[in-house]
Amino acid sequence: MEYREEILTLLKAHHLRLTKIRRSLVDVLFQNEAPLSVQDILCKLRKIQLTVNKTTVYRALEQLQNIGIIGVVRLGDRKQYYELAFREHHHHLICLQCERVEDVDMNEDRLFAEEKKVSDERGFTILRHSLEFFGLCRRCQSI
Amino acid sequence: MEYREEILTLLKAHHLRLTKIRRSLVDVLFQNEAPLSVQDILCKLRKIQLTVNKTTVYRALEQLQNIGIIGVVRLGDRKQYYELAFREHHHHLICLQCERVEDVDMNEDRLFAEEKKVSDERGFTILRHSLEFFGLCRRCQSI
DNA sequence: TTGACAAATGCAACTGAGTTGCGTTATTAT
DNA sequence: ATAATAACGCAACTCAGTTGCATTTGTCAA
Repeated sequence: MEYREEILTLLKAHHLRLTKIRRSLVDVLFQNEAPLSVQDILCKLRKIQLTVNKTTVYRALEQLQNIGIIGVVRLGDRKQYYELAFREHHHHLICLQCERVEDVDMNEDRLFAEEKKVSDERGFTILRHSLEFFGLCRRCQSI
Repeated sequence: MEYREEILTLLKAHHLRLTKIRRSLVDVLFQNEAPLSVQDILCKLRKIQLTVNKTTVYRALEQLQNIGIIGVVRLGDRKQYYELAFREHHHHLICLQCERVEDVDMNEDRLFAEEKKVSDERGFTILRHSLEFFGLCRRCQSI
């Protein structure tokens, strides 16, 4: 798998070690297109016979974040969710019933125009934005 | 103040009592255009000689939410923020340096178009969205 | 006006996500 | 192989928010 090589290179460049846990952590994020919480990650690791301490996961996630391998998302509840950063910038559809999360791409021209306007008019420099949609997924609507 | 009458009517209609705490709570939210956390609210109440228990505030906020007087916002940290709901739908600029929050209005046509598209193409019905901008406010940029 | 009933409040103890300090284990470079 | 250092696990902590229960307060009907 090619992405593994890339990650290995990035880790080495930052004097970080590629341990079994980190490797598996990235695999788990890679295999799930939806963003995962730390609890999700711990469960998925346990399923492949890797019982890991949550502190370890939090620290690993922070490091991977720092070097740009993963990104954090907030989906409206109290938790943080993590996903691989090499994916294109996108937004999320969150089902209020079953909590399932889907990715969604959209044209952001209007958003960028707004960011420029705010920057020009108020002197507030926008570095990033978060846009999440909440509603009912197909499955939950038909119940 | 006219809005107080409206709130009184709404509370009565829902068999809720207009207590000193609730009245002051609404006043506090009314006097602050930026959304407030529970800690913010407790501080502001203490400043007007009202030492209230946090549980009381949480419960009052939930009730006022249920009857549509206030709304909840998430601004990227772990807390929930509350603001009066009669304000028009708007978004927030959050300064990553000083954490100050400004309101911002924008044309949402593009967003609504996107919501319709998602609904048509994927059968996901969007009920609401949250859009927050993160960056540096004027003051923090010049530091 | 008063008294009964329901709503509101306060308190203490709890939950759940995330963090910190520190001693132990594993990886890497020499 | 081994010393240096990064990674890990554990226990104890923080902080936002919640719950159960006893006490107080507001409301409405008699």
